[in-house]
Parts: sequence; C-alpha cells; structure tokens
Amino acid sequence: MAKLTIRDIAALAGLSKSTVSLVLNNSPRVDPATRRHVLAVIRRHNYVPSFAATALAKGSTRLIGMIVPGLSWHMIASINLGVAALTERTGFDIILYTATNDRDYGPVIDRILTSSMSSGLLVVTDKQPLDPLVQLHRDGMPVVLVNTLGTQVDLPSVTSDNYEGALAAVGHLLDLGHERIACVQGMMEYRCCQDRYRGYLDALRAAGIQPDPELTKPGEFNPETVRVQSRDLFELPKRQRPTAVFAHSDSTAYAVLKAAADAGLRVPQDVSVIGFDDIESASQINPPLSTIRQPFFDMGRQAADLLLGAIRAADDGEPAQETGEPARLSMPTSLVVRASTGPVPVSNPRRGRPRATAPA
Amino acid sequence: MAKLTIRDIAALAGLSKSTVSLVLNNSPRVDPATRRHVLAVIRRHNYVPSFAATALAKGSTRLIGMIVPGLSWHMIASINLGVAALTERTGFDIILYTATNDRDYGPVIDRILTSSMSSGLLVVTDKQPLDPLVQLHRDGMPVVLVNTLGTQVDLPSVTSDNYEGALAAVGHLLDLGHERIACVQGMMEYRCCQDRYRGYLDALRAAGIQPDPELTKPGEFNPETVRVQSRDLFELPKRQRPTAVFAHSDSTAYAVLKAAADAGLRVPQDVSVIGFDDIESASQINPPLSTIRQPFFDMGRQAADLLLGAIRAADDGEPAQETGEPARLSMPTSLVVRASTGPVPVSNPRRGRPRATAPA
DNA sequence: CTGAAAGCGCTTACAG
DNA sequence: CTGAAAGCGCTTACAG
Repeated sequence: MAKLTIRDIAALAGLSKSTVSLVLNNSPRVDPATRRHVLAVIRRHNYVPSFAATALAKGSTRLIGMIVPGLSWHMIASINLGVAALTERTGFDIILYTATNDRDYGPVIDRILTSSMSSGLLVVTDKQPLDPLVQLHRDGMPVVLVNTLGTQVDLPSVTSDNYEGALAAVGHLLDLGHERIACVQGMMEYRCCQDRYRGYLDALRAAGIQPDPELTKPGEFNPETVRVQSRDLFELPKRQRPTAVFAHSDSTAYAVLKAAADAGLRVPQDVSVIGFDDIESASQINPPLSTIRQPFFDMGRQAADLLLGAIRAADDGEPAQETGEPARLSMPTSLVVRASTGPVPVSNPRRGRPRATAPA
Repeated sequence: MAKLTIRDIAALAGLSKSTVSLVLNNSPRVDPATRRHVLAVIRRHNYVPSFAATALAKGSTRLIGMIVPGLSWHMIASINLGVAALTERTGFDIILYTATNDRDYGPVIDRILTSSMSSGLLVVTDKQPLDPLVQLHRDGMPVVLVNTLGTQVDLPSVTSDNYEGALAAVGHLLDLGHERIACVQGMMEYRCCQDRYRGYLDALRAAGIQPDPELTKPGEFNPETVRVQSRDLFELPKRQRPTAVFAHSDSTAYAVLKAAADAGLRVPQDVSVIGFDDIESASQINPPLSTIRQPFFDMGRQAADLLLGAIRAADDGEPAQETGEPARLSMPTSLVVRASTGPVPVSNPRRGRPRATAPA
C-alpha cells in the first residue's frame, strides 16, 4: 500500500489539491459541504499529510527539541510528563536530545538545532554551558530553560521556589521543637543550593536562633561525602549534636539516614531528617521521608506553555527579544510530612558537668 | 541572518547545487579538491541542510519514534540512555511519544506514525495493546519492542532473562542457608513475572525443597497489597515464617522491608530480602538492597541496534517480514549483593511443642 | 567530474 | 468558494 498523497485525495474527492489543502488547514473560506466531503474521503482512506512536505512548505516543523542531561533522574521523567501533557494537544511533538556526559553540548546545539529541525528548544539545565543557547535565543530561536539546578542566565526559565521550600522545611523542624538543626548542602555553586541555604539561615534567625556554623556541612550531592560529613555531625557530643537535619536533596537525605543508622541513632526518635525533591522512592523507603516536593510535572507544563507561546509569537513574525526581560517563573514547592521527622527528643538530664571548653 | 540554503552555498563556492549536494551526500564521484573547497565554504558559513527538505527529497526522515509509558520509571531513563548512545553516532534522532495513561495508544500510532515522521519505532512495552504495532510492522514499518514487562507478541524484541535472574536470586538465598523462602509476586499476567516465579520454583526444587504454597503471595506491584501480604507472612508462627523473601521488583522489596520493620524484624538478621531491577535508590536506602540488576542500558542499545538494522534493510528495499521469525534478544541479568541479605538466622531452640495442626 | 532539470508533497498568493 | 501555478530546499537520474 503506497502512501497516499494530497493529489490522490484530491482525485478521489473530485477536487483540486488546493482545496484539500485548504480544508487541511482549516481555512474558513471553503464551503462547509465541500469540507465535510473532503474530510470524509480523508478519513475513509486514512490519509495523513506528509510531515516533511508540510514542514518544508510551511517553513516550520511542529517539533520542539528537548535537551535533557544524561542522568536517570526522577525529575526528568516528571518534567517530560508535564511537557507531554501540554504538547500532545497542540499537535507538537518532542524530539529528544540526551546530553550524554561525555559529549559536548555545543556541537549538538548548533548542528541539529540550526537545521531547522525544531521550532523551539526546551532545555533541562544541568551544569552544561549555556552560552550557545543564549546566542541561539538572541538569533530568534525560542528557548526556555527548566532550571532544576538553577544556574542564573539571561533566558526565559521556570524554576521552583527553593528559598520558600527551605523556609518550609526548617519551619517544620522548628515547629517540632528542634533548635539544633543541621544543614547538609548540595553543590553550592548552584543557585538552587544557595537559595536553599539562605532559606535555612533565614528561618533559623527568624526564630531567634543563631545558626551554628558547625552544623552546616558540604555534601556536594555525593553520597560518600554526605556519609562522612553526617558521621561527624552524629559523633558530636550529645549537647552539640543536631536533633534534626535538613538535606539539600532526597538522595542526600538517604545518605544522612544511613549515617544515622550507622551511628545507632533512630529516626525520628533520636534525629529527624528532611529532604528536598520528593523523588519516587521517598515515600517507599523506611522510614518514609519527609521532604519538600518540587512540582516537576507543573514545571514541565509551564515551560512548554512558555515555549509554545514564544513559538507562536515567532511564527507571527515578532522580532526576537521583543520583551526586554525574559520571563522567569518560580513555582511553589510543598511540604510533605512523612515519618522521618518527629518531635525533638526530650533532652536527657545533664550528667556531670558539661565538658569545659578551653577557659581562657 | 536568514538561513542559508544550498543555493547560497553553491553560489559562494562557484558551483552548482548538484555538486554541493553530492559532497553533502559523500558521493565518490566528486573531485577531492572540489570536495574540500565545498566543505570549507560550508564550515565557514556554518551551513546545515534543512531537515525537512532533505527528508522530503530523500523520502526518509532520520528519526526514530520511541514510545514510552507515562511512568516515571527508572528503567525508561536508562533505556533511553542506551538508545541515545547508539543513535547519536548514526545521525538518527529520537522523537519521543509519551503514552499518558489516559490516552490511547491506537490513535497516536496511526496518526503520527503513518505521517512518515519516523523511519522506525522503538516501543517500551507497558500493558498497552500491541495489535496496531503488529499491523504496522506487517506493513513494512520497522518496529522493535523493549519488553520490560514481557507480554509475548510476534514482534522483534529485547528482554532480560527473568528466569535466570530469579534462579540467581533464589540461589543466593539458598547459598546463605535459607530454606523457607517466600516469593512476593508482581502482576502474574505478565510474562516476566511468570518467568520470575518459574525461576523461584525451579531453584527451590533443584535444591530439594518442596515450595510451600503458603509462602507465595500476590503483590501486584502495589505497595499497599504487598504490605498487607508481607504482614501475613511475618505474622506466621516462628517455625513457618520465612527467613527470606524474593520480591518481584525493588519497589515491592521496599514494601516488604517496611512490613518487616513494622513487624519488628531486623533485616537481614531476622529476615533477608532481595528485589529485582536495581533501581537507582536501591543502593542508597537503608539497608542497601540486594537485587537482580536488569541491564536496561544495554537493552536500549541492543533494541536501537536491531531497529537501525531493520531500517537500513527497509531502505534497501527489502520486503517486510523477510526473515520468518522476529529476532528475540534476551539479555543476562546480574546478582547484586548488598546488605539486605544475610545468613539464615540460627534457629532458636524450640520452646514447648510445635503448635499442633488439626490432627484429623 | 559537473550542471540543468524534474521531482519529493505540501502551501499560498493570485485569478476567476 | 475553487483551481492553476509557483515555490519551499533538497536529491537524483540524465547529459555532457
């Protein structure tokens, strides 16, 4: 069965290609009866216009490129679901570029993306260099970032509100009576981690607690590092030891949990732990992890919405960079309370005197 | 900067479009010097041929469609990575169709895929109906299944060896001295679960142990169900209680772990637990989960390889269904021993008599 | 080894 | 409201 072309349909319908094309494109100036007839023929023969021919004639593919980091992260899947939810009813499809770690962004970007393959670009930021994207955007290509790691850049983007999230996490701990709250940081070169840390600090101060520098530890999103740092935290003398820890990611929280178990500490009886992200397994592990949920699905959907808007604008011939400031959406996070956080332990009566610190 | 076309390059190089096109397509019958010159011009002006025009003229897009279930599963990400590893050096790109739960496969398939948008289809099987795919394949469209759930069908596919995997899992438990080994099943309508169960049964029998029907429980890949079923298992009188459980997925294992904790059982001292899949968090939770690793990355790569081969064959005008039997690859799994499995507990001396079962 | 011409399957002014 | 024609940017026989 050779593929049908518009010419075949035209012949079958006893009309010209033009007319068929007009109904295909929903032109208002075609007789309703004619339209119905053509539609019927199309349906009966299961005709689908050639994608390539349409793209060439119209000068625009209905494809959006999505660049994702080559990591098997939960968030990618959720973001993608959000994007798909929107694109699937606009007739756009997604072409997926996976940025494998050992491959440069740069070449991919100007090779594939200049080939007018995609009408727009959705980029899930990793730590990749963003300059080629900025350039592309300046040249008129619609681009939006889904900014999970939060490098700051002059491009439209959607992030989640990391600062508010941290405020909520620490607030939750404070509500439970904790005062010695540790923070195990992610990669502090990322904007998101800076924001989370700022939230931690501000929440503490707002509660009248002076943050203890000894209680903040670098974790770098590296399980091994986190383990070691947490061990140090848990080996602190009882009165200095934190009763709760705020981890910059769920994965980090997992490592903290393991360190706690190694130290013989029960969660949440001896120490509370809260994460950030709400990855899939967070609710399934033991104990189920309290965390700050990032709205990945919604972030994906919003990003797609922004992008589709920009594409439409571009199609209508609007100049690039029309609006001065690129849109920057920040989506609200939410606190998910599960079993890894609990009331501060009733402090044991002091035994003996507190160990004297050097008296001088 | 308007996009350059092949005509511009031809003018710039002082040659005809034909010649430029020939070098673009690596034709051998073009003068080496000319070729170098054209290439230089192309590079200097950063020219990239229009994707749509090429596709139309050649009659084939260099796009493969990848259909994935709308689930945020670890495996999808890994499979995709494997596919990308292969496609990125063949010049093919991936167009991603996410089968959202509330949307039918059927329409997607014949709408988009007949539009000659993709040269081939890679389908990560969920529980979706496969008939439209079989039809498509019969009509000459290259299709391959990455069969993670394992419905059996008459299409080329790559799976992992679930039977061997189960054998390894139970073998590991047996080696540790366990004899009362429970099995918490997934969805038994799936081929993969049937295979895993068969492996469980056979491993036991090979060791001279008669499987106890009371120790196999339906879990249906539903955490709540698994929890309840596991509780029943753990509430069994001590002598009947399993000392180890083989779960049909890691996620299932998580729920078993939680049930064990609820029952006051320590893992692995009181009960060993092994999963299946090796999802990302399996190594991070507490205790780290012993499991059977499915080679998702390799499965993706193999599937892509199979598909690309089929596409090449189709381009060379081979008739569909040339070879009688569709290729069916089964990839080996591997045992990953972590901390959730350990030696069988030394059986406590019996206290009192065993509870008499109805004597009749 | 290189070029002129037709064609891939659509869309879009332009006539009528 | 409908049709004939040109054009989108390539490729591919066919001449030379």
